[in-house]
Amino acid sequence: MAGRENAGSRSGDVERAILEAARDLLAEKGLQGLSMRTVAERVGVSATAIYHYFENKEELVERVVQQGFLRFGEYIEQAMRAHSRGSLERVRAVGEAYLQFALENHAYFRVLFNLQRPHPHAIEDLPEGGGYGLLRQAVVDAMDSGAMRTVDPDLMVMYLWSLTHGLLMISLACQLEHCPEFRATPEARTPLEMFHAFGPLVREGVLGAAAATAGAAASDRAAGEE
Amino acid sequence: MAGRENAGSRSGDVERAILEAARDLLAEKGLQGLSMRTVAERVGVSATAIYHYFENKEELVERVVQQGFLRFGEYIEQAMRAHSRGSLERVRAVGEAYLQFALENHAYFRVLFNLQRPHPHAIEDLPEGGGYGLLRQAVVDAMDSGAMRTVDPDLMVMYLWSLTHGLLMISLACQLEHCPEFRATPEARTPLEMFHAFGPLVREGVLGAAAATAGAAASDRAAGEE
DNA sequence: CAATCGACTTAACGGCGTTAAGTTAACGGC
DNA sequence: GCCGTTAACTTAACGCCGTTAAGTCGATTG
Repeated sequence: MAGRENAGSRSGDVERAILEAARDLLAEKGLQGLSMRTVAERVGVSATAIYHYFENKEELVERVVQQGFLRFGEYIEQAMRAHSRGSLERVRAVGEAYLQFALENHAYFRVLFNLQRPHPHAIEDLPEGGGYGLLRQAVVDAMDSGAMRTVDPDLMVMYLWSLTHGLLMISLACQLEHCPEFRATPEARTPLEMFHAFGPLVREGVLGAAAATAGAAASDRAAGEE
Repeated sequence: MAGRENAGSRSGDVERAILEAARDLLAEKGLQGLSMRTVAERVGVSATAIYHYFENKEELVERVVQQGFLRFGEYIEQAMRAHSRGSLERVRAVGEAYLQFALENHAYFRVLFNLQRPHPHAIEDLPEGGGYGLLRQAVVDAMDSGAMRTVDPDLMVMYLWSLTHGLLMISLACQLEHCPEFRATPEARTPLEMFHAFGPLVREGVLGAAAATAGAAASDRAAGEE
């Protein structure tokens, strides 16, 4: 069998050890720091041994990310359960959980939404379609209950996803620190605080609840000026 | 002087040729396809010659991206000029121009918002702060004119930026094609169509213009249920 | 007991960014 | 007119990378 120095090695043990080492390296050093040789060194095998378990580096990383997202659906479902079905709060909780999970497990998101690779891992292969299905259900429920205006649910989901994902991407691109944007607004400095501060704008719009019709008319007038 | 085969080479010519070759390669093959050796081959010099003009690959790429963003501010300002100051349409036009420019020049955005590199190029070093200043001014004007509710301008800018940037990132991650999300909603298939479809949600909120106060009350009730 | 096969190993290839050292042509001062 | 300096390169090489080829070796099986 395999293990020489590692006495208690059973079948599948090496594969799991490779995945764990790759996971740790990804979290510690990022995708650049995850090389076949460094992974192999941690496990205690040669670099080429990895190719007995994974076709190439891409598949290894894909498996690591896939495993990292196993808790994702569960995480979001748990956040949803804290609020009643059909409530706006449940919809908001999905976005908050998305952001929170992504910030805590940002190494996986950095790989998944890496803009460099030619062939992206299928984002849709994730459990629950990357949370899309869960968010969509919460949105449909909220529309049915009257807590949310009735529009195309997929449009609403894309709107909410874009907003949350955009905030996430900006946060990750700015390395979660030293980003002057996040100091610009006195309250709401962290991504999560900012997400909460978006609340009134999302619910009532940029026109504002009271001035909704008046504001729309004013903007129409202003548009026709020039 | 430098050029042997290239007869008409003047001072600064090689540097410009390197930047152009790097720019073309970035657009054609992406960051992975841009190697010092391939750039050098296109220019007709050795790879190490590049190090006489740029400290390393990072600086070369940074310069390429910087040059690519020279037209960015101009592009956005032009889109703004088509709408009157203080109008919501002008604010919307900034977002639309951001999205449009990013999709047409996505190679630069893929580098700038690459989540892998350890030390990000300063996004703020871009002209106009990456459009942040322009958007902010349009937002302040819209608030002053009453076309937009008055809140912390930076909060409003982050909200609008996050929404647009998120849509952009999802579009780029899905490679602008074969992304099932973009087929989910029948009308609005392209990123720009989707951006326009967001309009009512952004202006009037997810509660809806008419049901604003009623919807808010309903959501509060629903939140307290569980 | 021999053949097979899984689970590895070492050696090597080509490509990468980068450094070191050498070459060559132009230029400025004496 | 020569000479040291310097800019603008060159070739060679280093160490890292992902990956492939070929070999080893113990356990399993006919």
